[in-house]
Amino acid sequence: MRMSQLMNQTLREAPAGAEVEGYRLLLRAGFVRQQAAGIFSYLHLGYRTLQKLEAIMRQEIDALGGQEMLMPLVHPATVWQESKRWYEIDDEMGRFQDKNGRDMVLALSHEEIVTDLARREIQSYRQLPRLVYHIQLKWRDDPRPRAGLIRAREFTMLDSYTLDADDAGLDKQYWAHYEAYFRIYGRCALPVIAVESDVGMMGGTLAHEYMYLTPIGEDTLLLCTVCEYKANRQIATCRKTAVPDEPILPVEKVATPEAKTIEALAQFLGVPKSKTAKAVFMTATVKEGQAKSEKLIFAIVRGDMELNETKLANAIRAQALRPSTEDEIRAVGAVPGYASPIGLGGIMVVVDDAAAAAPNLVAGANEAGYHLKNVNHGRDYTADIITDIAAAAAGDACPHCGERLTAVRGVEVGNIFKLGARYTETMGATYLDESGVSHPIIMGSYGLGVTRVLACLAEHHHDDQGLVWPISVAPYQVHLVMLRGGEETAVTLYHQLQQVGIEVLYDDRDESPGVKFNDADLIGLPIRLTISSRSLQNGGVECKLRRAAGRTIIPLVDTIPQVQAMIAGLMEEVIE
RNA sequence: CGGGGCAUAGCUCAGCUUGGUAGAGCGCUCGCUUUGGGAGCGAGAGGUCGUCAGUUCAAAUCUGGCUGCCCCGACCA
Repeated sequence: MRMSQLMNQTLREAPAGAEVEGYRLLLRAGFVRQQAAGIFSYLHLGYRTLQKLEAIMRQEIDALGGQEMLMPLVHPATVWQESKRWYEIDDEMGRFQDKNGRDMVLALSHEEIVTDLARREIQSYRQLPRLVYHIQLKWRDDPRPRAGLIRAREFTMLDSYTLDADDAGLDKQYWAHYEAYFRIYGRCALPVIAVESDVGMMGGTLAHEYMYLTPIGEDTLLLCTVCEYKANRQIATCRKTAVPDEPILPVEKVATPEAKTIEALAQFLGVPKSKTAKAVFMTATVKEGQAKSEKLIFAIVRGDMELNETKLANAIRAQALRPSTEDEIRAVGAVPGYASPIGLGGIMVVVDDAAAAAPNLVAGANEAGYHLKNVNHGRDYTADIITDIAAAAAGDACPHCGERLTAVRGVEVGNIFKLGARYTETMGATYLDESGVSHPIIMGSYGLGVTRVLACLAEHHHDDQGLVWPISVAPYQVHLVMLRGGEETAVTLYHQLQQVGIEVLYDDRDESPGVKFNDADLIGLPIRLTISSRSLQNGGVECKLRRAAGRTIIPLVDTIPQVQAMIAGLMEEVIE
């Protein structure tokens, strides 16, 4: 490609509002342009890189036995109604009506379509297992697009879906994907870790997320400093510190004026925070079928812990959770700041296992200015649900080995889910086994954010001058810079390089050397070749790696083989 | 959806406080010069100042509504 023909300018300054460095560089180098919040055009260079990423993904999923297909971007609402997600997902779903007034959905994902295809195509265990995948746009009307490409509303994903007869089959395909995704990121030169994650709107039983670690990431991850434990904070667990066992004491009411917070309460009474019960009121949106209602939840964790809202939402299968207002709290007879589970009726009480096990806690008295000492679960109140709803945090003990957990930030670039029969059961995708018995097909889904990988690559591979592409994903392998005196030699070399299949961006523009070198650095192709009267006097073509400072002169006749060798060497590094 | 900010030329911004002929740098066009790290000189093109309304003799400037974009939070691949 001749640079004089490209339909984009490099920008000396990034557009206002682009704050993330990688995104700024993608804009300045002419890889992407924003159309609207969270909606982008990928210009030639950016699209070339996307295609490189997709080619790697195809190879790796094909190697698992995957069959590529293409499912639609626009779906009839009926399948989403069948799976219930039409009702479960709110504003994030793009809905419109066609000219006949039929409800339509812009694909947020393709589980429904795969399930629909499966129930029509698969009748027998003989037709299982299957692995289908596609690379397709998705629309998720994110409440807040952010950080350029990282949180877009329209984005490209690789989705693969597995169909199995049983859990053992799913398990096999799940872990095959687990490894294949690591290979994909590796070949794209994006370092990632896999963490255990929440299943979110996908549903299912087991899920991992692939995370690119960066301070601009939106997810907080807890990693063990010693063992392999890694989890999204949303579901991370920890070994909760035990409180000393002691004889159960009688309940005692104490005056605690102005002690509305755990901090103040513990200080006032001179007890550790772990001897108190923290009451948190959340209002949950619960949906059953098409009906949707709000429900006040009384959550209790030990005073030295924080509530994890994801865990609570999962425990009660809530659609959404928000902190309750003081009015809502008073409406059920509780007193904000002095709330107690004792004597409250008609409200769901969810207690963290550590709080339920701890003896003689200080809890509210449902009376302003008073608390109750020696409150014990089982004797004084009963939980509707006892489970882990406490948040793990940096410094807590690893649930596996007991060592310290640390917190880091990450961008989610992929996720894999064991869906099980979540969709196939509700939508009636079944097969007959050897004995003629009908079973739901067991499904897995595996998503990898292609455009998000592009964004993370730009974030990871750059320096002060611009992007620094790994060869496996660079839009072109070679940046050929023609300067005064090198015109004829350069155009000849340009054609020779193309003939042997080397991808070359040829800067044939009538620009000053400074402009050309700066653009080359900004665009960041791995190998730069410069031809000028000076380089020719020095013996040939000047060669420089984008990532290194040194320059060498290659005799013209050796250029092709040497560049080929260089590309091969760089490719090998990536695969390492 | 809460809180905050911004909207003037392709890009980055000034002008607004105190209303009166719309500006700069970069980019773009033409000419000459220059040619190894974002060149110089000269001549040009380019903006209904986001939008609608209000105040006023007069609005980029003051007021209100709307829209769009960005940031923080809630939320999320």
